[in-house]
Amino acid sequence: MLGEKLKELREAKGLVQRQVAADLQVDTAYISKMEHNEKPVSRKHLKKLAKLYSVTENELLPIWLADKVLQLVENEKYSIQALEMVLNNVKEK
Amino acid sequence: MLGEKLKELREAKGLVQRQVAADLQVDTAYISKMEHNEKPVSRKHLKKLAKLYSVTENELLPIWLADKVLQLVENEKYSIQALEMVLNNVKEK
DNA sequence: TCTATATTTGTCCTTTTTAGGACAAGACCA
DNA sequence: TGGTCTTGTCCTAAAAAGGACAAATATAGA
Repeated sequence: MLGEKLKELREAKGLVQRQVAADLQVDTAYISKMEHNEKPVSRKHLKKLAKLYSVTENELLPIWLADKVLQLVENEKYSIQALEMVLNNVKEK
Repeated sequence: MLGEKLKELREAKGLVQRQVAADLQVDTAYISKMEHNEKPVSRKHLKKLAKLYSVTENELLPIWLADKVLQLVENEKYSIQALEMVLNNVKEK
């Protein structure tokens, strides 16, 4: 989810991975992996990416979090029940 | 969530932590911490506990997973949005 | 009250897992 | 070709799991 979004944003900005990599001070392979959900995106990097792509961090954060949750529950038999329980729990608070 | 449930089940069975600890081959402090959500419950342990308490693992698994999700999203600003995204994602599949 | 048993809490340690990232090499265009 | 992107492997460092132990607290019964 997040990876695809990051790729879209980068392309919308007309940037090439090398430029993003330079900004984050990592190599291009790392960016590629982020965009393919093969490496987790740290909050630090997320913030930089938001700035670079001219979106607010708040636009990215829900997707970022959803990604983490998804990874946790995928392949789990009771994911739906679990998610609904958590949703209730979180909503009532 | 899970901790409370485990405690209830244990008491319903009239067991004392020492007995459960013996069954899982850990010490009582460990059981106590599980019941207070201070230590994660491994799947291996969960299975043993289900058997010991005469419930099906399926009764425990959703709670077990919900606990993990909850821990991931609590204190997160966009937990609700994220959970809803994941729920949609998982449901459609 | 005294005491034994049950539980909780804090600290510590070791092992396993995950994050974060580099590098090299291959693939894909154009 | 040259630039872009992808993929695989490797490494180190940080974090989490799993668990022991000791000490402190509750708690129920004699």
